[in-house]
Amino acid sequence: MGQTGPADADQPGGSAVMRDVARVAGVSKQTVSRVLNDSPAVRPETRNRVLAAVAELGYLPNQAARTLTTGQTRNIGVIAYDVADFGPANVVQGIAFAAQEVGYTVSVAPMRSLGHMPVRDAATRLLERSVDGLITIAPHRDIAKALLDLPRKVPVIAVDDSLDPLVPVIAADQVEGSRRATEQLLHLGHRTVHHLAGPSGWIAAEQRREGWLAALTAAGAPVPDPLVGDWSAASGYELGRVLAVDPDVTAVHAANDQMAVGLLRALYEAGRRVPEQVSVIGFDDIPEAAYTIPPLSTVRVNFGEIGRRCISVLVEQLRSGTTTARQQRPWIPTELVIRASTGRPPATPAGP
Amino acid sequence: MGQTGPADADQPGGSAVMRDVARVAGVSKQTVSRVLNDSPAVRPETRNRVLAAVAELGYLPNQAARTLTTGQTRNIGVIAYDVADFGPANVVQGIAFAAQEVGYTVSVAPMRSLGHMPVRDAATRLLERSVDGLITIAPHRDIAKALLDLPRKVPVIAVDDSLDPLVPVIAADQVEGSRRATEQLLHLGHRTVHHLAGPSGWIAAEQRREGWLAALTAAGAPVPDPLVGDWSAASGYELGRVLAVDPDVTAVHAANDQMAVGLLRALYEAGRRVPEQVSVIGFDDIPEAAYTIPPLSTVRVNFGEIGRRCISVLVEQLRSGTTTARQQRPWIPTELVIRASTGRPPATPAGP
DNA sequence: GCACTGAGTGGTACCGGTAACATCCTGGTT
DNA sequence: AACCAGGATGTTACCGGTACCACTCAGTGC
Repeated sequence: MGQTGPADADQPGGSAVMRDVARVAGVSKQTVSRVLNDSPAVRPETRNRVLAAVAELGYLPNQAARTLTTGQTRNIGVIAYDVADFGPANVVQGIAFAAQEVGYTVSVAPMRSLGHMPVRDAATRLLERSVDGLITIAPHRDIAKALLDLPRKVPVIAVDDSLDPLVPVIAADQVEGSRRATEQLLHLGHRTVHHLAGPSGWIAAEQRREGWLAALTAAGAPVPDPLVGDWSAASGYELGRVLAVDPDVTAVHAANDQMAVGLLRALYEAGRRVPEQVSVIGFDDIPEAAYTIPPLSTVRVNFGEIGRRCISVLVEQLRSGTTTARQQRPWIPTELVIRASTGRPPATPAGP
Repeated sequence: MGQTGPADADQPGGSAVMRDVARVAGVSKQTVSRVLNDSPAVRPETRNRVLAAVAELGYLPNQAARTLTTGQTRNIGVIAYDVADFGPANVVQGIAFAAQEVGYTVSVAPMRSLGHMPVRDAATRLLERSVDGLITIAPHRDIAKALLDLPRKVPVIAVDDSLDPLVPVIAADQVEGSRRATEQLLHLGHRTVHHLAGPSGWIAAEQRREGWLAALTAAGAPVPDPLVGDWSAASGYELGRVLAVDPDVTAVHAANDQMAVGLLRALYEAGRRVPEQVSVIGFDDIPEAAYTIPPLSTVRVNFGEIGRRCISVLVEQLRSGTTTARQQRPWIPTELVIRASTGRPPATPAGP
């Protein structure tokens, strides 16, 4: 009190409470409360007096007090593994925008590692804060597993995957995305398509690999062993050096754009031209993908939409009170973006 | 009540309150409170009884109630413009990690646009939530300006810049970073260095430009007009096409890596080899920078450290109660990362 | 043996809102 | 004129913690 500096010499910005507003407006606390909650049962003139007092005092309602009585925090918790990464970051941004539109705030609890404990810790921290709902960005099986037995007292939505049938999932249709990417390469005439896969345990890695495999199988194409990276450009580069020396490789589908970036450089250094000798297609459509050498064909994921969808499903659950799990198809469609890194195979193996 | 599903049939995860714990442990509410707050004035045996009851009931303290009496939320608000972008995303992640280590949670309020209103709105939303402190990621003058007159009743920390002398700033030493990047190119023998600048009004753009200018001036090198982009690879590409046709251009410092990526492709398409004919150096060190063609020299910014520093300064302010603004040097050092995109100039203009 | 200390515990008021109910006041009916 | 409906407002009791003070009961010094 009076410690904060010169700013609270006059009231505004200080700690006016509802009682103060009531006094200034000449009404009761309860009437102030009604005005702030848009109750219709207030005379317009009274309402104006109250609003004037609110403005004069710079009054801001105390959310903690409101939460204590209503049991509603209007706050949503987000548990995420790598919030700085392109995908998760955009999902979180989508969540935050959508949340703020419906009057919710967002608390973010990042995890340092993939274990059981970090997930539980993050969830517990958020639940103590009394969030109304929880969104888990669980790109890895271990996370999804850990979410099964968290002290759940609020609705939960999972991005990418959940192992609990009661928890709705929102995710991009990654199987379909990789299937179409692979198909595209086969249509161009490639005998088969190699795969630069994501690390094991990651939902995205599994689904993209599954889509790739499905396309090959459907076309009756040979299925080469996928090379497993760790999502990084560095791993894409290292594995790319292996692929580059194999003359059978004419088309590669990388499980994400970063690995594709590393792959492009490995091919370049090995003197294998893209797309004339080798076609490459990535996944995600990171901003740089349009400006690699050559511009990278890829599968665009609408991460923002995933975030928005999470909020809309979650607030629907909060409003209805029911857990209407897994009704509608949760898959957000992806979009095949063809740039310059894909083309017809060199006219060596098969000819008319 | 009893609506949430089968999960609260047994108590755990349900809504046990402190009174329940007290009853089970055979003590008073107050003693439970003491145990949970690590008060030394509790007999070990009593403490264990209480902790057992807590575990048995799956009790989680209600943060709203605690906040109401203590006035402390242990929650920190972050106002940010483009949370999905590489820099801000990593700052936010650094903030979140550091915050959780000292027992704080983080609420994120993103802004859709740069105006005055969005900033005030975001701040107001957070202040209603009763945050103990506010961190603003204000990369643009307009944002810094808008922060001047927000209803401030908590300590504020600004990343990049603030116009209020009472608000401490945490930022990377971008002037120095660009100065050294430019110096490096001059040392290699380039007559001068061109600049691909960021858009006007952005603090980072101004500081990086300033560092570039300082290096040229100090070396007595001619100062070409900088080309102004918008941070995107697309703008780097467009402006790069202009630079590519100018035979005088032998070295370019781009204000960020994304523009540098676009520039690299423009140079490649124009047949100007990097670094044999043109040297390029970026800024930020995005993960892809090490795998462009050729690998991009750049200035590494430790965004995570910026976030951590924000928290340490903020919690220090919260603990001391004083606003010890701008004591220590707030600049986080950057690191020059030399890869393959920089080299000696072609031996055309000047000879020994 | 008595006052005294201090550790351990309990009782009560209160934080700032909202829910539920009580009360007041107006205008229209009969 | 008395009555009543219902709109506008006030009163009171909580929500679930913590601060503050009161109390009990050993062990200590005289």
